[in-house]
Amino acid sequence: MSNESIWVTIVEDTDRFREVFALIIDDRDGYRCVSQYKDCESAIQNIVEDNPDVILMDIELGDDKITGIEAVGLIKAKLPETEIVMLTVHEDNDAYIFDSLCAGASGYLTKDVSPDALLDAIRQAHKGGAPMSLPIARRVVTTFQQSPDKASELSAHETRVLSLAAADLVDKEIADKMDISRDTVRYHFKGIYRKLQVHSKHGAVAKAMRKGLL
Amino acid sequence: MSNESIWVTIVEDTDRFREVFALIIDDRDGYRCVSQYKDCESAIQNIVEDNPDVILMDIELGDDKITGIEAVGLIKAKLPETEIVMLTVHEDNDAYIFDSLCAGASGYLTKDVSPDALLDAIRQAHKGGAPMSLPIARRVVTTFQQSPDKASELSAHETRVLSLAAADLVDKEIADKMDISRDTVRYHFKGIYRKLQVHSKHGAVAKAMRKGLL
DNA sequence: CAACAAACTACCCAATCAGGCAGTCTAACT
DNA sequence: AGTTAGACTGCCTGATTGGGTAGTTTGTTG
Repeated sequence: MSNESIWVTIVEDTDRFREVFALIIDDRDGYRCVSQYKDCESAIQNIVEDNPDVILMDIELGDDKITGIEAVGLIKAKLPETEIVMLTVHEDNDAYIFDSLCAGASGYLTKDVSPDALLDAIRQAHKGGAPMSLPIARRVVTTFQQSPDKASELSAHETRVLSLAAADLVDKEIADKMDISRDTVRYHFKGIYRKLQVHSKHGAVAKAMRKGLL
Repeated sequence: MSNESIWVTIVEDTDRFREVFALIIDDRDGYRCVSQYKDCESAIQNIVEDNPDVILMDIELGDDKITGIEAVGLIKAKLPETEIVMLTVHEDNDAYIFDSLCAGASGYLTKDVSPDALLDAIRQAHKGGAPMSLPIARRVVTTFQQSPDKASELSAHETRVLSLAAADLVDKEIADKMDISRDTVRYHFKGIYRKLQVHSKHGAVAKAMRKGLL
């Protein structure tokens, strides 16, 4: 937490990337690379003493016992104030992005980032932002943008039936609540199953919730 | 879709903001404010002819019949290639942010943005990015970061059983996947029902997902 | 070692469920 | 008027489920 420079730690197993990033950071006033690690284990052991403001963490760490994603959670537990920015070579794996963010990372960059953009991202993360490469930011945002047929997917009755099911009611109770017959409830579920392509109430509830229908 | 300039349309009811933004945009090479609107209705009527690359849209439009959020969906339907960046004065309403993104907006800025940052955001949106003010970007990211007591509720086996159920599997299939007997699956469900206080798979899946356990 | 809790397996029973088939009723479109 | 589509109800069958009870194995603790 220096007043003058942003302290940065790099965790990256590829020598070339690590050295280049360190040079970029140390070369510029206001930034200081306080430590570098080639693997998560040694990083986790020493990171508290380094006390960096921002950590650049490779997401695909070679033959480590733990991945960069798991390391995020461990480090965040020790240094909750430290911002972690993930680095990746390929931007093609959605699961990586979201697992990292869920684990506590604040940003996500591809390694082809320019020096200026890298430093800008470090500054943004330190200031409370969420620096992301363009395609990654877009990917994150699009997860909020469901398929256009969202609302037209289920009818009003189907939605109500399903949301009552999600409230742990059985068919008879749903029927009473909606003032329709038990068989009509079953009829609606058949429609729900067809539209959501599932074969059970639990599958339907899960899929509907994931799609934002409930 | 100009090769030279990014065409921008502004939808904003406050005269001062609208004029300032237009000046900023027209003053700089590479940006052109092709139209301005004070309300959603007139914007929606004319926007197709304007055919802007990027729209800056106020989110709190005064006494309009529709809000800026609804307008996003309508405009996106007409101009799917156009990027929409929301403008807001207060950054404190999570629902606005997520509703806008869900409706199809690509970015989200507070109105106290600097001229350079505004132009940068327009360029980013046009290039496929997702420009967001620092606190807003952080808010979006934190929605991916669930509460810390997430895993403590259910055992590892229970969580796995439940997540397989959420994938629409029946007990026998879950048992095969986990290499345990069908009755053991049922045993785990009993534990899940007790802990979540439900009496059905669909109730359990819904409650677990709402709690962020899945 | 004894006691204990847990994870696991098994079986019973009544209720519910999923899927298929059939029929009614109403509103909309031709 | 005839056709069509959708919402609704009913029933049948076999399978699954929820709840209960009980025995085994395993590891842990005193």
